[in-house]
Amino acid sequence: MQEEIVEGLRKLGLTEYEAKAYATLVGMGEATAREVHELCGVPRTRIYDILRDLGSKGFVEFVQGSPTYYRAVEPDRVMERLRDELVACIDRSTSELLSLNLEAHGSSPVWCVRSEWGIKNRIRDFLSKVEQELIVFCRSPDLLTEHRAELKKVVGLQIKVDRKEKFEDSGFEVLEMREGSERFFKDSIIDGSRNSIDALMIADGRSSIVIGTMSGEKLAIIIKLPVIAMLQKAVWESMV
Amino acid sequence: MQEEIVEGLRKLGLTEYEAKAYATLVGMGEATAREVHELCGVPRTRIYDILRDLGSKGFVEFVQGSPTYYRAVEPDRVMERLRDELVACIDRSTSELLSLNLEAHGSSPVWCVRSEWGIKNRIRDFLSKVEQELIVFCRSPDLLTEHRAELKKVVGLQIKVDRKEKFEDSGFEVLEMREGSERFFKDSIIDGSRNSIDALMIADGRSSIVIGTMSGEKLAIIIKLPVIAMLQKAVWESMV
DNA sequence: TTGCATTGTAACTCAATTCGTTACAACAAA
DNA sequence: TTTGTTGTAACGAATTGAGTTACAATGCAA
Repeated sequence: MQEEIVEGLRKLGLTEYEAKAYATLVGMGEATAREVHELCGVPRTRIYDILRDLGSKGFVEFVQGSPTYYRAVEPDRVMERLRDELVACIDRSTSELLSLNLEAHGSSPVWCVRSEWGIKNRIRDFLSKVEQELIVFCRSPDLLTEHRAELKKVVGLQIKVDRKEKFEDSGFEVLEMREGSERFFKDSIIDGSRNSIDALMIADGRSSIVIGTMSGEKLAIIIKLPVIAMLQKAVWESMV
Repeated sequence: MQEEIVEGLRKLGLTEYEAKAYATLVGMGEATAREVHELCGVPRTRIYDILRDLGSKGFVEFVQGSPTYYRAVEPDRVMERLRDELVACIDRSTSELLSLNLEAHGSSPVWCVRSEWGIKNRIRDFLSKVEQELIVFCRSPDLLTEHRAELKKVVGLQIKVDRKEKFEDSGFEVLEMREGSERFFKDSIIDGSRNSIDALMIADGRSSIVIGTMSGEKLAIIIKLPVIAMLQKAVWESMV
């Protein structure tokens, strides 16, 4: 029994038993409840209701008899329907949400983002709004390669790094920080939790974004106060 | 609080509280935890972990403070990501399942289908395989309108119905059954459960499909035995 | 027919998740 | 000091799915 298939089907709304039974049945073509049970490990006394549920959900067909025979509906068809249903649901939700979404976005000048995806999303957004000048500090080339396309579009791009060697293959021109500047960025303990900064970007001297780990959680902080951006820029310039 | 939005978001993997909080936050733009709680009805003492979860899932951003402020990530972006993830999952599952699917399909000549969608799927399949002749009996025009496109493609199409009036607007030419023939199809009680037949189709005198309700459940039976199809055809012809 | 294994149903326990509530610590304002 | 707000932690109830037990019904072989 392939663990991945079961995992995939569970994400799409089946239970573990349903996923196992369906995947097994796809592989067997035609089978009795007992045969499915023996191959997929679902308890025999439960396989009957599971197969019945799968029937009601349109995943399997059957011939009544003694024993009753079952077979899977063609997986491409089933999956196609599933996709149509989910996409329809997403489209509906999107338009419903957008119709609620009256308020303009971004009155507060400081925002934090916690999720991995959310951070990427914000960085994309941030980079797309750079007009003239972008200053980047980072300690690993990951950020650069991850957002290569957006970064290449920026005209006034300056990148400073802690050690140049790490960035040789990145395809970007980088400057190395002055000796001693790393104290601004090295890991620090605040209130007993370890914080480390992975990257800092300043756009047009107006807004900035700090990406790092605080108390073990990845976090990005977006600051749109020119004052702060200017301060950060001053620190920055002292570093070369 | 719109019930539909919450329902939609739940289908997409959020819990009730998460869905309510997110939808509310989309409508509010920027708000404190308390404000979200007051508008969406999630208990105040729970709103904090809910918003934190939403943060980790990439649905909301926040500014720490007293009070902490929250706002929803743009719904179109969030939904787009969700769609990409689900579609990727479906595509992966489809190819994994198809790689298991060695067995040819359809050695047993009789199959039952329980789900609404499964029935439609089988009818489509059934109609697509008609070569010369298709005989249809039905008692409501729904089936005809539902599969209008496929039916129009069939050359040797004959439709018989119980009462012609019902089918005037269907766009199909129909014949009316002889008086007394309805006894073959009228609701009957077998083993204490009420069975009724909505439709019967016979393709090329080879295979047939019966659609009806048995013990309160919609059910289709596909039979690929020429004998049975012939018998059904004989009954059929006696009806005009 | 009797005995026995298989088929199928129904109910239960257990564990995880989510809902909804309670208690309380930290803090700020009056 | 009192009061109210913010935020955390934990608990009990309800629901769901996983895994088990008991048993009736069916078919089969001696």
